[in-house]
Amino acid sequence: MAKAAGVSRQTVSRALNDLGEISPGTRARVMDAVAALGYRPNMFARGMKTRRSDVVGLVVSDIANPFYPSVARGVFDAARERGWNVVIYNTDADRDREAAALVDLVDRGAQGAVGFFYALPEEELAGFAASLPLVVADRRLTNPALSVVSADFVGGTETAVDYLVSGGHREIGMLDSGVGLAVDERRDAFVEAMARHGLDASASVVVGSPDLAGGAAATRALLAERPGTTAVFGFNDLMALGAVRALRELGVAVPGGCAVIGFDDLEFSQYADPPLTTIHSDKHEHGVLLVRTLDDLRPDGKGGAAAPIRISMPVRLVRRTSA
Amino acid sequence: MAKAAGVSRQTVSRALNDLGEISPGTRARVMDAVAALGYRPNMFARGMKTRRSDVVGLVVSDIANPFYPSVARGVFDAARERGWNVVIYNTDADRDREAAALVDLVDRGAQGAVGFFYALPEEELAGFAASLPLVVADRRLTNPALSVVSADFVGGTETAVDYLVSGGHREIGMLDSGVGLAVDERRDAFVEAMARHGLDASASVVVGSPDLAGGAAATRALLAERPGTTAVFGFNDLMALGAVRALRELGVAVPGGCAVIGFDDLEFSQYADPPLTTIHSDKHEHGVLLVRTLDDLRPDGKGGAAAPIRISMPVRLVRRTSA
DNA sequence: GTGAAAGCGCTAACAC
DNA sequence: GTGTTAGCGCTTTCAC
Repeated sequence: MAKAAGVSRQTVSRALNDLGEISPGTRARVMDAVAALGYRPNMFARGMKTRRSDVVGLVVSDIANPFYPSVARGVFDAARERGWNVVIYNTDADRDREAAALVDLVDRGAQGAVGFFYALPEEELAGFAASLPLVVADRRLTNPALSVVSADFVGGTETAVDYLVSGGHREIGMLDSGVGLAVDERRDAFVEAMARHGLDASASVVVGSPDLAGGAAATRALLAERPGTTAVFGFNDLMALGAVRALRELGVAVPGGCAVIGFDDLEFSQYADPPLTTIHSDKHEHGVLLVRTLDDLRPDGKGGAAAPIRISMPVRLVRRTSA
Repeated sequence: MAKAAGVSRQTVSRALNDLGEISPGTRARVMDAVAALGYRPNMFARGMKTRRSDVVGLVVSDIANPFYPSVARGVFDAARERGWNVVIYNTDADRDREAAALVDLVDRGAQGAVGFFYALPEEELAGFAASLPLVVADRRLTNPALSVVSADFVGGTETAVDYLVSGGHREIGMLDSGVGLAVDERRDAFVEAMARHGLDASASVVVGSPDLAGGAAATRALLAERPGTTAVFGFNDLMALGAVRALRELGVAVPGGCAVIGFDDLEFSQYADPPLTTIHSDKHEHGVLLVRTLDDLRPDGKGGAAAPIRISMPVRLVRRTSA
């Protein structure tokens, strides 16, 4: 026991946990002893009483998709400021795994959970939000118990479509992500943006996995069905890059024969051939905001049932040469 | 208590932990009750006795560097097979943070730690290996208490140099990573490989941060010092890509004016302009092997002091058009 | 094959 | 401002 070293017993506890009722001198003495003996409080015993641990959960569908590491970096940086460790859950957008991640996090007494949930229905998420602070990323939610931090996909989609249309394109296709059930949000944004220009794009949306291969496959499907397509808008940069690849294999030049525009602006996209025109979002800031929003949830007691926080992060067009 | 549901008390414990001394019937009844009541064992209480938790730690220097997520994906997949969660530590190659990660992991009673340690000296790593199963990635280590799974950097470097030399290059520069203290390993491999061709490259190695910007900066420095350079070998694909960018800004064509070759073969590298010639390694498998090696460490009791495991993963040249 | 008792190392509540 | 007591929910002996 550190008791032997200093003088007291769980005065140590008082010192370590910064409870007011302790004299500066005693506290200093304890801290010295702690440092000298290399004492480490047992996190299990502590958790047993407090039912909390200094951990925050980050839920993503595929850590190998470079989009997520970028926001993860923001989550790490923000977590570090708070003295939290971060446990990451890779769900592959599977409903059970998304749920399992959340269950584990409440078991752990985590400080909160943030992440991308593509499969869990809104009501279930709301249920979890009652057990721990939860902030959902990139999803349109209506349940008042849920807080969200999303890139402005609707605005970004409008920007992309406007840009393409202003470039003379009318036969524009969209490569949508086929994972989870959140699909419609983005598809709707696209169809809507097209409708503003008097264009009916409801039949020009084709889905695929949100990665390079999925983008390529979706592009082939799109062109087979609508050979007149002169521009494609990707759900993300990965799909857009896959489109470029597929287009070339089909013998169509980019952007000459068909323009391509992405979403996210991965660091790499500017190095692509051709450099990808895309909708930029600040991924690091997204991660930071996700955990910062956790702070705002806490004071209320539980999951912010009172006033859900809904943050929309601005995005902007980055013109390069693919469109 | 689940006791009320079933019949007994910590017969529940026996059932849950699969201890032999229990009748199949009782066990089934308990499991049913557990499922019905949605009972979740308290991990803190359990950890208090066992001093273990089903967690594995992954230590990386920068999760936003796309190399790490690729191996992380392998770590996740392997961890999932074992029912482990993974907590990731982002160290920025800082010695204290590398140590803090390991300290936290032993506090947590983690099943093990794997990762990239660039700053912690070998002896300190060995110290930690006595407290938990530890597998170090991509580093040449001599301490018998330490196990390692590394991509074959020496072999890959030879391959790259041989390839460049066979292409007629003699003035070859290397862009080395400036993080951590493991620098010399790779630099040495390069100088050595060059020496085999009778080339003295000791003055052609320039360091930078192991990312796009670092590669660009290092390249500018290299060319300023050795204008005759006709080929550069990057520590990783990121630096190589940065080199391509810098070269172009300097008005030198790639590979016409200067060839570039990378290391790792990130998924993106084939989409780069020009597609990057590089040394390929199986990053997913690297992650899988890292945690699999943890299994091999466990039986021995502690950190495998008896027989250190040293795995070298094969790499191969992928010819594209940058070199 | 199953129950009973002890104790892991903390923090909270209360006495001093 | 500091010491004492109790108990968090498990797993581990040890009886039976």
